[in-house]
Amino acid sequence: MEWLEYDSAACSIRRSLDVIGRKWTLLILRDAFNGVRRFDQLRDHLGVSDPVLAERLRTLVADGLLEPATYSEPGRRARREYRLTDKGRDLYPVLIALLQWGDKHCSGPDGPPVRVTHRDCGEPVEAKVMCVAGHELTSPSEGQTAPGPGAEARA
Amino acid sequence: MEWLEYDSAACSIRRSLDVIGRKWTLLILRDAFNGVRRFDQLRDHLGVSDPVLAERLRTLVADGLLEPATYSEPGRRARREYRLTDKGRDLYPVLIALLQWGDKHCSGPDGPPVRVTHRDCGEPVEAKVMCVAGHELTSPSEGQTAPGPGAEARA
DNA sequence: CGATCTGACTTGTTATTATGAAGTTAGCCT
DNA sequence: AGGCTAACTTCATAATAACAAGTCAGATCG
Repeated sequence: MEWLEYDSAACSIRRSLDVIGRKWTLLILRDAFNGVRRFDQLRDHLGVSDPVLAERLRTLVADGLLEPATYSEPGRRARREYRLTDKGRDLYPVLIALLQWGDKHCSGPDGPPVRVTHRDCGEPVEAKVMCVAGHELTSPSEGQTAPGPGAEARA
Repeated sequence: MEWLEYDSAACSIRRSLDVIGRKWTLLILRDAFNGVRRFDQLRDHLGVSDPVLAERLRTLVADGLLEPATYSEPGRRARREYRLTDKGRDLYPVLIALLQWGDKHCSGPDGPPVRVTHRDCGEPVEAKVMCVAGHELTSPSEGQTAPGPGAEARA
């Protein structure tokens, strides 16, 4: 049980959650993936309060997941919008994995509320755990955890 | 931009986050995947406070992600431990996806602190987004979102 | 047999976050 | 000039989390 000897705070899961683990953050990003980019749309669609949305957007920009841009419709005044950066787009597997888990374990009797399909072939999309040699891990027990180069011992 | 017409609360990502989106919850599960199952070990390793840990464990059990068991070492008194259920184990892709993102975007100069490898072949493990026909989605733009059978319109 | 230890929690009390309602500001439109 | 609107602030209140201490029951020790 060597895992206990390593510092829990120096773990990529922990570090990821420090960035995206707060309430509303992932939902803002989910909407950003779906083309919702403006303050008022996000607020109305998510049902988040103004101050929290403003603060979340600020930290998402500071952390480099979103970038602000100015958006001008002709004949209307310029508005601000928030676009996903590559760093933000890299969270796609996280969102798909959450979607898949919710579909399986939190769907109502009617089935999943949202379907994500492959644009090219129309088949449903899912998050799979695979090794780089191409084997799929069907159970967590097929994975093995070991300290990496950046591991730190616990205090 | 049809997405805005659908109820944000009736989305599997939202529902998943309602279960596992609170602070410490995923970290408790991460440790459970790594064999940490007892109250005091979790508290000491995670650095979470007693009341929060007790409350999180209670709701994780209530939600069916962990199940309590009694564990007796010979010659010692019985202790309680918490084991992952199948529902909990199904979160593996979420954790791997978070690990991968953190490895890429939050690692220090030494590289990732934890490595997960395939037990059989020793190769590193990653979360991939694929369609069931076996094509890998290299960009979120290859995925297409549409309302599913359980979709609900917004108020 | 009573005292102490230990693991697994509660029960306070305080600090941090989130919510809700009401401003504020700046650009455009009439 | 006056009003509208998007994108925020500010301020008061409610919910969560953290920290410190206390409880309780089953060992084990003397």
